This record gives sequence, C-alpha cells and structure tokens, in this order.
Amino acid sequence: MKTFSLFHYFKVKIDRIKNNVYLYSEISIYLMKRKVTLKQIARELDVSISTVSKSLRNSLEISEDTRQKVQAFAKLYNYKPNNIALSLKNKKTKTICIIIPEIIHHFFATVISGVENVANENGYNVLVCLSDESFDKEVINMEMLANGSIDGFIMSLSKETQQKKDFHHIVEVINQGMPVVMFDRVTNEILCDKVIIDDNLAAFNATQYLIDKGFKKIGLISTVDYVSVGKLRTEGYIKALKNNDLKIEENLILKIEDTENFEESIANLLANNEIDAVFAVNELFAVTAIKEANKLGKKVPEDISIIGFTDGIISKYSSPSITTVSQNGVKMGGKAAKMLIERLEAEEEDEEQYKTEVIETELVERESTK
Amino acid sequence: MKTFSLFHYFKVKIDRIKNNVYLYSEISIYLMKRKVTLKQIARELDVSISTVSKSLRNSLEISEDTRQKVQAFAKLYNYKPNNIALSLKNKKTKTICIIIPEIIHHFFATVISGVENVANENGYNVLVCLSDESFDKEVINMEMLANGSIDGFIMSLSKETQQKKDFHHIVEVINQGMPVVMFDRVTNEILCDKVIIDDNLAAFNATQYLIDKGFKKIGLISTVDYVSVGKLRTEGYIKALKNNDLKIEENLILKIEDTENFEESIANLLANNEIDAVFAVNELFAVTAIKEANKLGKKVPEDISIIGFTDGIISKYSSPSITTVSQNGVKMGGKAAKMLIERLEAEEEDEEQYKTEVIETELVERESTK
DNA sequence: TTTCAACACGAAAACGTTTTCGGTGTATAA
DNA sequence: TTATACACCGAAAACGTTTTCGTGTTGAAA
Repeated sequence: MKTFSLFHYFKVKIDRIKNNVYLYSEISIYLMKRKVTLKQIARELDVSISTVSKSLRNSLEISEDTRQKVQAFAKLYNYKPNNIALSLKNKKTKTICIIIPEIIHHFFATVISGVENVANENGYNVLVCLSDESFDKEVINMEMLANGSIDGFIMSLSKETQQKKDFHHIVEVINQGMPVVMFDRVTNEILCDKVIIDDNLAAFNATQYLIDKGFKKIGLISTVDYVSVGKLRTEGYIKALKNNDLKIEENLILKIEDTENFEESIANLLANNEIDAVFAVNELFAVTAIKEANKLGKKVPEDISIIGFTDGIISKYSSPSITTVSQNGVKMGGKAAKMLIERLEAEEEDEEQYKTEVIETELVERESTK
Repeated sequence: MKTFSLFHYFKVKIDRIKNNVYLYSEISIYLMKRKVTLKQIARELDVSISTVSKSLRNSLEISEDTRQKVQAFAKLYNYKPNNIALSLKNKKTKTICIIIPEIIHHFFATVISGVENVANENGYNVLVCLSDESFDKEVINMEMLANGSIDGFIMSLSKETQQKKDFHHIVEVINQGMPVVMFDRVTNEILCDKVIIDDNLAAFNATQYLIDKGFKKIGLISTVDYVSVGKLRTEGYIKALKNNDLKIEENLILKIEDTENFEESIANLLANNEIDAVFAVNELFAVTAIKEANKLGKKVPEDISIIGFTDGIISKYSSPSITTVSQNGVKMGGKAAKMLIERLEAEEEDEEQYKTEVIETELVERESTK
C-alpha cells in the first residue's frame, strides 16, 4: 500500500509537527508524493475527520492549537481537497462545456478563447466537444455530459442538426434544469439564452458598401439555406440589392453545399458572369474567389472587388488582404460564458426570461476592395 | 420539492409498470423532467438501492421479474447514472486535459482535434486549458485540475515556462502518479512520454531543398532560442549550410522575440541583404516575408523563394500558396492521446520506460518556391 | 457545591454509486 | 422431518468532502 508508506518517510519531521514545532522553511522540499485525504491526516494526527476539515477551513470551533497543527501537516503533505468529492457534495462541477462543429475554423477557436477567459475568471473550467458537424456526435456528447459532469452548455449547432431540425436532445437537457446558451448557429425552436450577430444587417451593410462603391453586378457566394447564418446573410444581400433597385439575378447567387471541392463552382460563377464585385459569406469562399479570379486573369481589386465574412487569419494574411465583416469571436464567447455563469449562479432558476444578445459587427477595410 | 412531485405526474402509468405491464411504446413521451437517482427509484418501487443498481446492471442475483420492473421504471424516468458519483467511486474521471499556449494557432487547434478524436473513441472527454503563454496560468491550471478532476495531462509548454525553465508544477503532478504526455514544445528536464517532430531534421531538409535548388544566400527567420522548436530548427538550418560548405552569415539570421510588430524586422532583413531564399520557422513569419518582399518590389517566387513551417490555413490559402514543412497536428494529438490513455489503462503503473514518439514531417511543395 | 455557558471536538448524515457479504425463504434430497 | 442448496434480496462499506448536531470538559457565576 503505497499510500501508507508515505507516512513513514519523514517520521522525525512529523513528530516535530505534532509537537507544534513548525518548520516551514524545511517543509517545501517534501512537497511531493501521492494524494493525501482528510481521513489520512485525521488518522495520523489522532483527530476526527471533522476536526481536520474544520481546521483547514479555519473554523472557530477548533482551537488555535490543533488548527495550526493540522494546517502545518496539511501543508507538509500538500493537501488539496478532492474536486470530485466536492462536486458530488455541492452538486456543482464548476465546469462548463462548449460544443462546436469544428475547432479548426478560426472563428470557433476565437470563441473558445473568449469562453475560456471569462470562465477562468469565474473559477470555471471548460470542456470542449466537437460535433464534427454531425447530429449524432452532438447528441452523444450532450447526453454523456448531462449526467452531472458539467454545469451547463454553450453550443453552436452542427450543420446536420440544423438540417434535421431535431433538437430533442437540447430540450431534454434544458428540461432537466441545465442551462444552455446557444451562439452563432442558433434556432428559434429552442427557448434559451442566445448570443448572435445580426447576420442579416451585417450582410446588408457589406453589400451596401459595395453598391456605394458603384458596383452593379455583385455576386454572392453563400451556403445552402439550412445553415442559418448562410440564409440570413443571403437575405441581407438581397435586401440591399432591392433597396437600391438592383436586379436580383439568380445566376449571380451561388449556394455551396459541400465544403470540399467548391473551387470549381466559384470558378464557374466568376467565368460565366460579368461580375464586378463579390460578397462571400465566409473567408474560405472569399479567398478562393481571389484565387480563382487570378486564374481567370482577373486581378483583385483592380478587376473585381471581394468582401468576406469573419475576420480570421486568412483575411488578414492573404494577398491581397481581404476586406471583411469582422465578427468578434472572443467577444461572442465571452458574452456567452457570462450569460451562462450568471444563470448558473442566479438564485435558483428565477425563470427570468431568456435573452438574446447581439454582438455588433464591423466592416474591416483591406486590400481586396477598391 | 420539485423532485418529489415528479413521481405523481403519471401515477397510472407507474402503477401499470409496477404490475409488470410494460408499455414501452407509450413511455418515450414522458422522457423529460429532472434527474432521478437510484435512491428515488428504490423508494418508489419499494426495493433497496442495491436491488435497483443490480437490476440495471443485469445482475444474475436479481429475479427476471424485478429486473424488468426496475428497468422499465428507469427507462420511464430516463435514469442515467451520475458521472460524478461514478468518478468518485472509481477514482477515474474519464477526462483528460490538454494544456496549450494558444488556441488560435491553427497547429494547436489541429492537435486538439486529434486528441478529441482518439479520446472520444476511448470514452474520454477532453478539457481544454489555455496557458496564454503564461507560466502562472500554466501552473494554476495544473494545480487546479490535479486534484481528482482529470486522469491525465497532454501539454505543450508555454513560452514563459520554457524561458524560466521552471517545471516544478509538472514534476509534482507526475510524482502524484498522474501521467503527463508532452508534445511539440517539450523539455529534456522532465521524464515523461513525449511526442514531437524531428524539428532539427525537418529544418535541415527544408534548407537542403533550397540549397538543391541552387540558392546560396538563404535567410532564416526564427524565434528566440528559449523556444525549443525555434532553437532546433535554427540548428537544422545551420547544419544544412555547413554540410554544403555555405557560410553562416549572422546577418541573414533573424531571431524574433515579440510576436507583435515583427514586420519591420523582416522587412529590414529582406531589404538589407541580397537574399534569394528564406526559411521561416512558422507560417506567420513566412507569409509576412512574402508581404514585405512584395512591398520591396521583390516577387515570390520569381525573385525570392520562401519556405515555411506548419502546414496551416495560411500556407494553403495565401497567394502565392506557401511551400512548407507539414507538421501533422491531428496525428500528433492523436498519438499523444493514445499514449496517455494506454498509460492510464495499463495495469497500474508498470513503470515501463517513457517513450518519445517522433511524427514524420513532409515537405509540401507549393507556389512560393521555384 | 451546583449550574450553566463557552469551548473543543466527534459522530453521523449527506451527495450517488457499486460491490461484498450475509440473511432470508423455498425447494429438493436424504 | 431435517439438512442442504439455491434463488433472491438488503445492509453496509467505500470513494472524499462538508456540515449539523450532540457531548464532554472546563471555568466561572450563583
């Protein structure tokens, strides 16, 4: 029994501790070695577990003398309370889970960063789960963790979930009393706190920006409609055109389904139409548009202007760098975490109404527009 | 007491269950509502907790009859065992923690992705902690989680930790019997499992590649030496030059300390020297070199060739796309997770010797070299 | 000397599991 | 009828905490 031998390593030292001779300076060297529990300290010091616990928490019930003795001993063995036991007792884990479709998307990475910051400031840990855009993985993750492992969820829906419109797993979790905050890819069918950007407005502004520059034939590279943000951004684009009495031309609108091999579709869009500007709903589409334009002998921004969405690594370091709608992921994640934690620490479900926070976007002008 | 009223909602149904009339088809509708425990089921069914537990685990000690009754009831109330309680009992949390300096670096994001995959396959969850390149945050995170919250660590050292060379927090954790796997930014001062790439060799190969193309004046953009990978890559570069009897010119070697505002340094390097090729130790430096070269009127790859390190988003989508040393983060994370889990599930610390796995790199040829 | 408060500490319950061990009751064999 | 076996079930310990309540000792006041 390794845990026992531990107590005989520094017999001399311990006896001195017991006799209230505290040698703090000598103690730090012996910090190492296995986990020690209240029970073990209690046994060794010939007091009860309660006494040890109270001593360490500086309870007034305990005499100055034993308190110091216990604390010195605990320090010697580097006692730290077991978090799992505390979680069980308190019915709180101080851990929140964020479920995102993919981590390699820069935007989601920044959101995690924002969540982590705020969570840590408030003493929470962050569990990251990747749904991989899969409905099943989303469900499994949630069911797995909803059984005491965490205190609440922050999530952005997977594509498949948005397509199926099946949200039973989320409803169940909420019904069990566990708070959920959705961000970015949300749905109206679930009642919970949400934090989003005004995709519609942002797209409208971006398109308007192009129109103001004098462009008439503005292409749109979007996603299929079941991706909520794709749909909203498409609507914003259309609204801007209508507002300026420009014709909506179906062949200028490209809706990409597959995230692989979309280069050809974009090349076709650019080749077969007299487009003088493009609004792309993400930075991948934007940078690909630049590449394909170059291949067709069209220079950016001289021959064609391009605006992207999401201010990530690509937009910043592409040549030319890309004018884009900046969507502050860090702020978004931070806000989501704040909302979740506030709800967790509210006096037992005030059942106060759910809120939807809108993070403002900003158009970052770079080299891809003129 | 909300938890009680629950038991009176569907009184009729329950009575039928008790009388062994199992109506599975009707059950699914009532899945919702709060967490139910073994104790509650036991009380309601007038059996002991042990019986309920055994029934649900299909113990042979329990009669077919009560087993079915209990299982039907548990299903009705969507019983799921409490993970925290299980963790406490089993002294295993089935959670591993990955500590990385920053999540917005594409490479680290891919590592997380690899860790997540392997972890999930083996029934583990992944807790992500960001050290933010800070020693203190690294220490706090580790101390916080080493108290039962997780089963093991996967980590890459923060810059500050590498600079201070203070690894006491890691030693302590290991001494407590918690396995640690280090990746990418590792140190020889710690004995544990590691997974790295052969930075030296990879840099050597990349430099050799440039030399083979006929370049003589090859610049190096590296980091300061306390960043282990920066140092190793620098050594590889120097070795390649020496091997080919090329002069090592100090003014062709740029060591960047600050990750902000390094553009000027790079511009100076390119402006003040007759450089015909550059090897950069990460993709940020590589893409910046391209930008600065362009500003100086030098075209890539016509006037100057550039090789980067880490095959990330930037290298792929930059124009021109960047020839780079591909460092497979997913594979690296997967390997690290595999090593950690194997150690966790080994028959109680065989104390088998620690291993260091080397992930092979690959030179991905793109447009930035000719 | 008796009474009472203050003090210092311990026992035990609770959180939700799993598992070991022991104890019923019934049926079968002697 | 008695002994044995077996099927079925419950009590209790264990994981590591915190907290409530109870209890014994001490000293001072009556």
